[in-house]
Amino acid sequence: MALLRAREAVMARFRPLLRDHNLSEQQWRVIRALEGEDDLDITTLSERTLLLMPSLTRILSAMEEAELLRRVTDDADARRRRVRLSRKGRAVFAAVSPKSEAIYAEIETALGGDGSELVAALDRLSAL
Amino acid sequence: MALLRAREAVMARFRPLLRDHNLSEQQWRVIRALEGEDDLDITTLSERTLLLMPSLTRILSAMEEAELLRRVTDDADARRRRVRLSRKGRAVFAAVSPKSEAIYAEIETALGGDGSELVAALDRLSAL
DNA sequence: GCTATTTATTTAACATGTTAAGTAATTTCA
DNA sequence: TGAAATTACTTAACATGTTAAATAAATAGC
Repeated sequence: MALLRAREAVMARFRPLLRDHNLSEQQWRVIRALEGEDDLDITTLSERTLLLMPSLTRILSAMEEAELLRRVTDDADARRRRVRLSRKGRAVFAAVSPKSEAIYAEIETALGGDGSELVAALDRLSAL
Repeated sequence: MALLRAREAVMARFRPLLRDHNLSEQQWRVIRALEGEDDLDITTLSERTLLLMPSLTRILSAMEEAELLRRVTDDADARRRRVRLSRKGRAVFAAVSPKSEAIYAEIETALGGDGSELVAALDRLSAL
C-alpha cells in the first residue's frame, strides 16, 4: 500500500503535464523508452516500459494511429516487429521531457535531497 | 518506474497465495480494510483501499455475489451504503492473513532488516 | 527436407482504472 | 417550506491490466 500511495503521489504531479500533451502515462513511458534508440522490438519495449505485451499491442496501435511512431517487420526475423519514433514522436519527447525533468527535480528537492537513496532501496526490493 | 518495479516485485510474492484463495489483489485489500471494523461506508473504503469508487462498486458487487460481504443502506443517511464482512469473508481473512504476514516478514528479512525505513521514506513521498 | 517444438506477437475475454454523466438523498438558504 | 446546491454512490464508456488461446515464423532434430 505504501508503494501504491507513493506512486500515486508522484504521478499526480505528472498528470497535468501529460494531459496537456494528450498523452497517457503508458504512452509517455513508450516514448521515453524509444527516445535515443534507433528502434526496439516489442518484447524489449515491454520489459523497459513494464507493460504487458497485449496492453502494448493496443497502445502501439493507438500511437501509430496518432502518428507518434511506426511499426515495421524485422528484416532478419519476420516474427519480430520493430518500433521507432516518428518525427512527431520525437517532437513530443522534446516538448515534454524538460518539464518532466523539472518535476522530478522538484520532488527530489522536496524529499530533502536523497531521492537517489530511495530509488536505491526500491531497486534492492525489485532485485529480491 | 522504480516504484512500479518494486510494487510488481512485492506483489509477485503475494499472487500465488491470493490465487489459491481465488482473491484478486483488490478484493484482498477490501477484506483487509474491513477486518476489525464493524462496517464502513464506501467512500471511506475507497480511501483506505486506494480504489476509485466506480471500481469499488463493481468489486463489491462481485464480492457480495461471492458472499464475502454485504452492503446495507445507512440508517441515518440513505445515500450512504455500508459494507461489512460476512462470516465467510472473515474466514477468508483468517485463512490468508497469517500467510500474508509471513510473506511480509520474508521480504523484511531479505531487505536486511529495515523495511520500515523504506516505508517511512515512501510515506514522506506520499505526504508531499 | 519435414515435422514438432519454440518464439514473437496478436486476438479474445473479462477485470480493473479512469473520467464523465446520471440518480437519489440530504443540506442550504432565501 | 421548497427550489438550488451538494453529497454519496452508481452507470456508462473507453483505456489498460491480465490470463489464455491463436497465429505465424523460425529453429531443432530426425
